[in-house]
Amino acid sequence: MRQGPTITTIAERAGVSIASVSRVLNGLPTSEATVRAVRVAAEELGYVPNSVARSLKSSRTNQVAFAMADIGNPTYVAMVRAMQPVLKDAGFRLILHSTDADIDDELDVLRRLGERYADGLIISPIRLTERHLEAFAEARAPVVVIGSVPDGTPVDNVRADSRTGLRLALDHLYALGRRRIGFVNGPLDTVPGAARARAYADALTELGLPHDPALIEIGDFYRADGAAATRRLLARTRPDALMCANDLIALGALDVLRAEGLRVPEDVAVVGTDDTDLAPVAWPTLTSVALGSAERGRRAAELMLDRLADGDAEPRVVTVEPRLVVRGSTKGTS
Amino acid sequence: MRQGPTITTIAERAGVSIASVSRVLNGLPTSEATVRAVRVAAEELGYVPNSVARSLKSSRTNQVAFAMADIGNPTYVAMVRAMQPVLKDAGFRLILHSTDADIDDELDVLRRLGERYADGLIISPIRLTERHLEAFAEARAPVVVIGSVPDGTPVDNVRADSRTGLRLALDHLYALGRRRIGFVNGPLDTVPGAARARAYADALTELGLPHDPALIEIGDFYRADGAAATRRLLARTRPDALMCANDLIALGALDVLRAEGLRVPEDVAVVGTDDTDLAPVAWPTLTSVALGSAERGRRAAELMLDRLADGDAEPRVVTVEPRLVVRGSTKGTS
DNA sequence: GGGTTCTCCGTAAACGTTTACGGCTACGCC
DNA sequence: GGCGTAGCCGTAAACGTTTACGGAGAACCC
Repeated sequence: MRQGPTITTIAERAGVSIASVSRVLNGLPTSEATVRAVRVAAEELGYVPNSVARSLKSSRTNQVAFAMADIGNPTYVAMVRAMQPVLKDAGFRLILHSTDADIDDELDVLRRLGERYADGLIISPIRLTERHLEAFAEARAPVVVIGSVPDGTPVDNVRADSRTGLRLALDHLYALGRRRIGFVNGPLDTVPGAARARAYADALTELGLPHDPALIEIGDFYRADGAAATRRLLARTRPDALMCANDLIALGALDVLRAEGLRVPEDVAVVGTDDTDLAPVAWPTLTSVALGSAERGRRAAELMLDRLADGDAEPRVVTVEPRLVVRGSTKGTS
Repeated sequence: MRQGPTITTIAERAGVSIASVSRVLNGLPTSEATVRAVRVAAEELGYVPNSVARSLKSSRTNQVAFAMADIGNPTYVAMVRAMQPVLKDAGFRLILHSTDADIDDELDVLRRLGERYADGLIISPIRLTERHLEAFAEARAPVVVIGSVPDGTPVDNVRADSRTGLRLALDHLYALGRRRIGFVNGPLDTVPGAARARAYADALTELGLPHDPALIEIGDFYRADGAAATRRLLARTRPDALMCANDLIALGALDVLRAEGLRVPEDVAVVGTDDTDLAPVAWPTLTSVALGSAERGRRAAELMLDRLADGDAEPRVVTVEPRLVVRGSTKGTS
């Protein structure tokens, strides 16, 4: 772990100035002899440039940060996985922030951007407050938000289309003859919870189905919460299908339906959301609305790269198309 | 995105020198008046210290890197998830490298450590070559390896105990009356593949069971490969249990067994390895050997922090205890 | 031979911090 | 009053790069 050589060390050994060393290493025009001398010296010393010093001079860190609630959540895993190669190919490192959906923690990440440890931040806030919007406006580096922000917010934005997604799911259930389609949602003060509540209501309207509050239940976005919410819902009414706001909720619903002796999909069809890796593993395999997590991650990374290349471009909004992946929980017995 | 204020800006506004500003901001003894003036100026300007400049001076980045094959793999997700809070609490950021199990890529990450963009590297190589060992020895910053390295390698090391883990699984199967216990492994030139092959053989010996090569099959560590390997195995012999080298392989095995009309666990019991989030979701729920991914991640982060605090301590080896999580694929019908 | 132009290179400043060093002031003491 | 000491603070150097600037020398042309 010895102190590594610097361009000064190389300069001495090669008998040239540090400016020449820098020029050679950066491929600027230099005489053959100098190039050779520097190359040899650098090789012999095992020189590796110090990225911190370079960053200080260039005010570029070649790092991009991604902040999300919980890296254990398959949706975020899919995003990270998709971002990684895009950033890596462009020579950027990826910094991960898990915020536990803590608003102060998220705001802290935004504020810390001022420390310039990263060139930009991709953030996927689960709740979106006034303070977030202020922080976006004041951010000291480009921000890309995954999840809808109000028009006019000065950030690039990647959106899922919950509306179309839920519409696809409900159309599918309707086509299968289901008419009492329940909805197990996450908290309404979250970005996805709010979006999906609206989307569900709109879809019912468009299908000409009645709005029955008894068919709606809310829990958190985890399996146990989904199970509890489903239990509450079943205690008061009897749906012939359950739309769930994410796959974990859907797994909880499957648990409860099975425990109650209800067959899936014969008695109750179940649809999840996000189409995570869990969906094809569940039993029955889970029909799920793919909101394009990977795609959203990829696009967010691309928006960030574009922004870093041209800081003055207009903020862009990208919407990712949803897709319905039909599996055993609504159709057949796979 | 205006240029942020620096200590020079503050110094001018407060009418003091930059040294005084620095002293105040770092809590070094200073007169009341100066402290107040600087605090006020910093507050008014919305000053945020530049971490790059600080790093250059202190040669500390407060960043730790983690390199693994694929962030999509649940084992690594568990590790990252466990590392994150440990590092965060100590004031370190986490940098993620996905190497796609590409050896050159891994070595590149090790070499790049010389750029000093991170204070240390946690790496979980899936294969371990001579060149890795050389690179560990030459690394310009502390390295913690997850996965066994030969004794004497100058790095801190966190190990899983495949041997005990497989022993637990085979004891369990043996106690259930299974005697023809097949093994679907991953590639033998990988660290886990090799370790588990040895562990399986040892466990058979200790149980006094015959070594039947027909019961062993090798594929890659993914669901489809596990399915293919299981198909090959079933084509030539008939086991009453299948030990699988990870959960994805086990899922593939379940797929094939179901397709062949074999009941799990009545006809063939199945055990996975790693106890990922997929295990409790599968059908039947999957008995799995938990090798403590989260625990390994946490311990690796702790070793790194210790090492950064005291660079001269002896390299340490930590072994994480395995645990068998019994579920429906070996017992009962949950 | 003197001017012009070009190529190559070295000097030095700059990026934003931290910190060693020494100067200044005020105070206490003999 | 002179001296020593303590407290506070400013100057400047340093971290390892990149890069503007200008000087030295060669080559070329008239």
